[in-house]
Amino acid sequence: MKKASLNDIAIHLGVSKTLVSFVLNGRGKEFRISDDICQKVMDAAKEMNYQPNRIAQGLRTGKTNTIGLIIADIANPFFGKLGREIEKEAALNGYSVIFCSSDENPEKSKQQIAMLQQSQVDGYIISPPMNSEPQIRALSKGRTPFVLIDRYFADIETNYIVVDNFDAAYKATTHLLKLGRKKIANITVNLDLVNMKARTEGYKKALTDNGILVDKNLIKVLPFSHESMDISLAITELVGHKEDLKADAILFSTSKLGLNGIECISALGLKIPDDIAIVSFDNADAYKICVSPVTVVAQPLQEIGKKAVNIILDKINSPNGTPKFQQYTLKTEFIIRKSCGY
Amino acid sequence: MKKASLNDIAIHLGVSKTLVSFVLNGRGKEFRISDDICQKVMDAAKEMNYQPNRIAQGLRTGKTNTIGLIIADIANPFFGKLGREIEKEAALNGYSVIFCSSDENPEKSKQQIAMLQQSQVDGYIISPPMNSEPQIRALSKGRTPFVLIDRYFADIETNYIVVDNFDAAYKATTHLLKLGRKKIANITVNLDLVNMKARTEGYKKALTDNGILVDKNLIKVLPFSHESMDISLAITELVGHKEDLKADAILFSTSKLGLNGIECISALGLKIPDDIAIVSFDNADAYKICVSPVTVVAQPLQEIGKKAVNIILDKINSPNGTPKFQQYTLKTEFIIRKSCGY
DNA sequence: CTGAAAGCGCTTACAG
DNA sequence: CTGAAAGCGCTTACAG
Repeated sequence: MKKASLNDIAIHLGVSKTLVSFVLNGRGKEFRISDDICQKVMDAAKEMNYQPNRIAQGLRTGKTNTIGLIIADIANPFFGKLGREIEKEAALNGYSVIFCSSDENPEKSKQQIAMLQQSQVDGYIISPPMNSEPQIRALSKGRTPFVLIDRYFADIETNYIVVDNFDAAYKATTHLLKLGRKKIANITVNLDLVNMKARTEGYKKALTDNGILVDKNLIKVLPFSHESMDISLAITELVGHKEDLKADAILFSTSKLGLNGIECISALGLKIPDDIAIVSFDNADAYKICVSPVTVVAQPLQEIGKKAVNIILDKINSPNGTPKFQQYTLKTEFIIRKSCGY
Repeated sequence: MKKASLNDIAIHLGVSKTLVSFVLNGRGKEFRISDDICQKVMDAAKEMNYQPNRIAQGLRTGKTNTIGLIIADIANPFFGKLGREIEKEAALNGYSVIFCSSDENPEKSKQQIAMLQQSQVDGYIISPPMNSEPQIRALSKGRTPFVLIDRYFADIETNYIVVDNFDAAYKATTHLLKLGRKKIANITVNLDLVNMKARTEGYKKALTDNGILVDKNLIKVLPFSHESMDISLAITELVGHKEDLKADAILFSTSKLGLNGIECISALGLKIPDDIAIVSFDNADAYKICVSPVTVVAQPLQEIGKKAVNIILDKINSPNGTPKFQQYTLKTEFIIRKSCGY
């Protein structure tokens, strides 16, 4: 069964494709095409199972109704959930989305941006990896709108949506302090990312505000493509000797770190929260059913997804609208579970 | 900065766009275009940051280098990981993928298929919801290749990749029996899906093969859009009274069920595996750090993803190749952890 | 009210 | 070796 085109319908009905196009785009009334003909066209379209060729429409109109999404890894539940929200909001507006996982690798994201560009996407939603400034700067020279999520670059003016990482880390650390923890560690990944940096800064500020000196040995910065091994090592250094724990609490800056970390902690025979208290960024499902359910900083994923899509739509519909850039710093939610001893 | 087209380069260089097209498609040698001109064209393309318009190419060639993927929910880690493998394999072959989450809703998948059709995807990878037979049947009337994953319809001849669910459930149940469990329950979702049905069948067969009567009260079938409430209820019915446990083990047919189930079990104050043993399908990350790490049936996600993409590519490249349909039933891996008492 | 025609950016027979 | 031309399937000024 071959696909039917506009022209096939036109020929079948003995009218012009102009007319068919008008009717099928719901502009029949506008051009005062008789109800009779309108009906005939619509019937024929249905009968021939006409599916408009979006690619031809795209070439002609310059709009593809497609959004490109670049995140670190769709298999990471944080990005999976976020991706889902973006897909949902896009679909509500008739847009589809092309998913790309960059693995935090700027080479990959660069290639993915090029590919999306070639695909003529109408907009991009990007969680930019480290060292991808040049790509983002190049993008902002173009006409296609984009919004950065999860992180942004302070020295490039763009649309962005992030959360208040500093504040969240500050509160999480303060929570631990209030519960009497003194030797609070922070395990994080490469600090060149503004969001990660803010988390550690918030952690430090909470300590100093409470008269505690920041101990560099308690801050473990892992490479981005960390393996369980790296985390094992970090944890062992922090809590290796039960008799002489260097740390009595850990703030994990990502859930990937936290989940691996908890596995190590359990393996070492340490009890959460008795021996060591835990707080983590991101509300992974696993945290709910952990040995002791984990207190977390939850991000408003639905809001981020919705806003991201709507910023793109705004810009598509009024490219020169005000404000020139939309920038949001959203609040996080602090969910207290058992892992800190309340 | 406006995008440069083939024609822009041609004009800039004072040659025809035919020539530019040949060179840029690496067919310069083939048409014996002088190295000198080739170089000039390539330099100009780079200088003008030429990006081929894939949409125009698509319209002309009938190939979009895009695959459409329909799964239940990209936020579900099982599908997230699978989606990632598919994305990876597709990218290796120069294809991008449009992700669609159907929520197991045939209305949605129908609409998504139509949308992908209109987008002129070169192939589909689909995890078809219940009651989507008509859509799949319609698809097989068309010329675009597709492969079903995770499930298939016995009465429609298609490409598919599934796992041996019967065998996996049989082994999991046998494992529990060997460890002395007698009252093994199965919590699953709507049985109209062939994969879910096979899991319960394997479970039943293992029981009867070991001389145990199947007790219908021990099989809980939840609606597809189940909530924690439903699971709570099911669990309570099975293990509600500690003095008189109806079940001493549970086989969960999906990890979503299992994760929620474990939460309930913990809430009821029951110990795993002492009071109740647990086995689950799908190797969710959370299962590794559970109160007691969960014994699981793991699916070969990478293999599924790779095969799915390659079946599509095969069919694109030789539409009439043999075999007419590629059908795989892959083996699962049984990973023994603490939740059954070994 | 309706149709002929141009054109979006490519690729590819065809001609020379 | 290189170019003029057709055409993929649409939309949309323009003309009548």
